[in-house]
Amino acid sequence: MTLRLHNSLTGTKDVFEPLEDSHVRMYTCGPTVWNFAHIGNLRAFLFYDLLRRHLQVAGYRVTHVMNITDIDDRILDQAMHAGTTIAEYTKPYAEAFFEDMKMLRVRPAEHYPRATEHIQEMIRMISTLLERGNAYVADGDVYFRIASFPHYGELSHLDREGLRAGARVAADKYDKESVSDFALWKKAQPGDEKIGAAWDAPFGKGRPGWHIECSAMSKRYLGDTLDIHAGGVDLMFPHHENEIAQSEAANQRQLSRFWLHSEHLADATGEKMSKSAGGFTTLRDLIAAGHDPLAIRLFLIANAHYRSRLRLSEESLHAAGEQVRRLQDFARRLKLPVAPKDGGRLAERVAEVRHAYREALDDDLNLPQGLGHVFELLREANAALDSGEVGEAAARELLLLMADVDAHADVSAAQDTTLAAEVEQLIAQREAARKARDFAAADRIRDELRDRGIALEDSKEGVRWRRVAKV
RNA sequence: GGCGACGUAGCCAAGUGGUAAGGCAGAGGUCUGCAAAACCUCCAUCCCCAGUUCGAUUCUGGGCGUCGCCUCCA
Repeated sequence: MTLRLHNSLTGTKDVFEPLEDSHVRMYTCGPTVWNFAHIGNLRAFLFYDLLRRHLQVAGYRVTHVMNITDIDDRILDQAMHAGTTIAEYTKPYAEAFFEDMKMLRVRPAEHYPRATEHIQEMIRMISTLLERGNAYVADGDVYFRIASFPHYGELSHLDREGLRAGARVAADKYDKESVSDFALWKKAQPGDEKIGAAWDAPFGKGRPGWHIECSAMSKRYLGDTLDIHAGGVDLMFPHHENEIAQSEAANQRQLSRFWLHSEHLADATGEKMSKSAGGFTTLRDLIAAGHDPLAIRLFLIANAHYRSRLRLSEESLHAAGEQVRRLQDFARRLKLPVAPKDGGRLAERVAEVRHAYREALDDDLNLPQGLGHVFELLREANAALDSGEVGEAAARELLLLMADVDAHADVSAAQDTTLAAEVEQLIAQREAARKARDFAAADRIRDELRDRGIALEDSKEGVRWRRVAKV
């Protein structure tokens, strides 16, 4: 089993091996907590989760660091308007982020460093860059001197000429040597201190630029060279390019061996969802609209490969919801008593599918393909269950397969097993009515439960129920 | 203008130089008191044109279309 990952640095799928045996150090760009995360943001975070989970499946210990950006221009503006401090302003959004992660069953990272708690590390790195001549002070701001870093642009494959042609005119506001030089430190403006957004530094009171936090915090928690750095495609330039320039100029070491980028989520019109363009959807919106968080989870990680654009639609969310239901129903069937012995060669087939599933995931995390194999087998296995041909050996293999799937998808584990006593009573009443062949009464009870969001299914093994969307 | 990606059934989507996984939706059927679930059957020649090849959806070139990045951005 060889894990291959698409590396933006080389533009190809490369065999992944960590620097340190069996231990992966991974840094992923987290949320800027100036607002609720929209589900395009969440797609990226779920991509990190898929990556992390698969690295663990592949046998690695993972140290995952995900930053919380709690200072940037938008936060400053908002806090200023709200008449509060940036710490107070960002608090509820940071909390909402963790709630979202929990609802979507994202496995927590080892560290969630916040930018405002690592100002000293940033100041140290900026000082190093100044000493080395990679940075300069201009009117209280500190800029990175791109001319001092010949490799600039190699990740995003943008050359200096292209940058110059595309650069917006910023010279009116800043006193930079070159228009593409970027800020490491921004001089404090009136009012910044009052909202808790100004820090003392050898080069003057101010606040960090956007990019330096990732360089400083990844070094602090993971060292000079990471195995993997991941983010959304829109971060490739300038953010990741700038991180590379800062870190490699300061540390004289490669920042990351693998760079992974996830594609955008598009809205219903097919265009990238973005906060500034207005009209974005949050997890809360989708849940309020009746979507199961697990359906949203599966949609985001499995409806399309992570490097393909994904379009948000009711239909796709519904399809994902049906897939979740099928996986859950199947997992539940497996818990029932099995047949005395196996018929056919199902156990072998399951072993084949387990292998194919693993290979798909090893091939740059191709979960959509892996699940394709699984659903194909699900049909065969359900048929075998229907005809009582699933014995212990096949059932054992099937449970292993479902565990394989849950290692990534994590949607099939039965949830919500407690029923209110009243509902249990209604089910019992209906059973009594059915025995007495009073089907009118039985159907009345079933309809009533359906209205309350509980669907009943009569099977050979007894009555099953599950939660469904209320009508 | 520069760089790049994509275009597969009603919708979503995987994929390969040798006649297209899977899911949703739809139609018919088995089972069921009825339903639901499950299962069975049906439903595509892969944007267009040219080229390479014994053979291309898969490679090359051109065209059309959609989208992304070019310092707010997951």
